[in-house]
Amino acid sequence: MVRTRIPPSPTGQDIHVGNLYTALMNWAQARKNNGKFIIRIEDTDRTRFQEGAEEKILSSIKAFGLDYDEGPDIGGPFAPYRQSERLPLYKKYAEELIEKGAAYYCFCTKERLDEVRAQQQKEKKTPRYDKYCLTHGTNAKERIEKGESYVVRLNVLPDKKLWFKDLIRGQIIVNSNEVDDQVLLKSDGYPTYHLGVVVDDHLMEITHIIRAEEWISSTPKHIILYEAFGWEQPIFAHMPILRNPDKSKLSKRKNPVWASWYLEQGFLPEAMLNYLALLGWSHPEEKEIFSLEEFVRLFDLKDIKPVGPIFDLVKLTWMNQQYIQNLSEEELKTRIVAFSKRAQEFSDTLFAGLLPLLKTRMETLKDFDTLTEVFVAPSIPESVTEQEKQIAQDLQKAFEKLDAWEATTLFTVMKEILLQYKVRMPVLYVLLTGKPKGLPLPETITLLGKEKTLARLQQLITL
RNA sequence: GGCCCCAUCGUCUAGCGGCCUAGGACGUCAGGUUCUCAUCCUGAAAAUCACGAGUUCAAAUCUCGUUGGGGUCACCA
Repeated sequence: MVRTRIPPSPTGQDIHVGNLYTALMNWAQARKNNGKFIIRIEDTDRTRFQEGAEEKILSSIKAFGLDYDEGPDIGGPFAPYRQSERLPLYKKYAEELIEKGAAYYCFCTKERLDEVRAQQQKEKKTPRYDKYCLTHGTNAKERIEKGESYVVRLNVLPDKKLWFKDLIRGQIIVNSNEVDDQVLLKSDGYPTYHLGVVVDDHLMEITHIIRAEEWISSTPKHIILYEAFGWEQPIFAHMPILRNPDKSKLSKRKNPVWASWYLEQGFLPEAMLNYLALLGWSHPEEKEIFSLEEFVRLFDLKDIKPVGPIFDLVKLTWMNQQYIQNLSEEELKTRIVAFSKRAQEFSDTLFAGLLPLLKTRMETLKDFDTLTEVFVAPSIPESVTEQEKQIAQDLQKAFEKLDAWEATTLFTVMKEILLQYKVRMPVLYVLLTGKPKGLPLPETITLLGKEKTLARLQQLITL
């Protein structure tokens, strides 16, 4: 049974797109193999903890359609799925490690740690804990009973060859001399990421660890833990890191990074996932647009390229446009109504006329409001030229005479005027809609109605 | 800086020893359709496959080195 997971930490305002990306891959891996996709909240950093972040993260994941089988809000056979509710577990395993000699208590103060680090940096050495408490720690139990603050550190043995297999990058080997005696259990009793993931991934029977590349360098620590516990290693796959245009790690300073931002901007979740799927992976037939279902069927972790791709808003926008265009009119309407407050004021008949015009012109759902401004809050030019005034008058006259208020006849009328005055279409656009371009004019004023159109022209004439 | 990862058009990528004088997509430019704007269609420019050695009859594809980029070095995840 394939079991994958994502471990979001509630320290930001929402899930990061980079995490949405790895979430997609974890989800796909589970779905492809009829496995389970799990969400485990890693809320062990109490200083960066943010109220409400967990709810936001979960709702975003749901909004993108990545359904999960086990998680903090729905439970599951390995509950609880929130690390803060599993504290005794980590303590127990930390103690087991100490008994085995794979970890030790450390009472060093922040001051001493800083000092040691500064000294090492001065000597141009990589900062490492100097194992002071391992070599000087004789009466740890007593000191703890006296109430002294302590942490538990990983005891890394020197000159060991540490290695693991990565599905995307092959074998990765590191010498244990490169690994620091990481803190596993913090003085507040919470585990660090390293203890937390290893214990929970094992306990929750996770088979594939699909996470971002930035974790490669700490994987050797996890390998030491798996070995110390005598646990079987899961399969690792380190996804490429999404980047800013300057190739640095995707960050909020240089890019919108919160998943819900994209939804708020009117991107469709399926377009976003399709775009994300194409980063580091490509369709065997080089198709660009494909369903999630198709992705799940064709996707294979082994095909992921290790290169960190730049997140390109322009291509995402194109993809979104394609998705909008491929939506049925009914579906498009549903999406628009859910997205735009203004849309609720539109009648069914108006919508029916608008939808086909909108389809090829909307890049995001946000465009609905700007494209339909004429129907709600048309802007009147501050002034018009004499010629424009005359055009308005002619239009008024011609329109008034019309019995049938429909696009083709309106267009005939407008064409005559265009010819007569030797002007181009945008002139009429500004007059009739207040904007130099927009949805097709005859259709627009058909939908606007005779009354409103004539009223507007009258307004222009009297300017 | 140490360690680790990576390297094909501006961007996302195809390519897994001969089919490559390198294909597709986005973007850009030009043209067509057209009532503006779009859509749609056609075409063009765009990568000496980072560089240098080697292996081979043959290398974008394999090996090594160089350079460049990225990640990581916390009681954060």
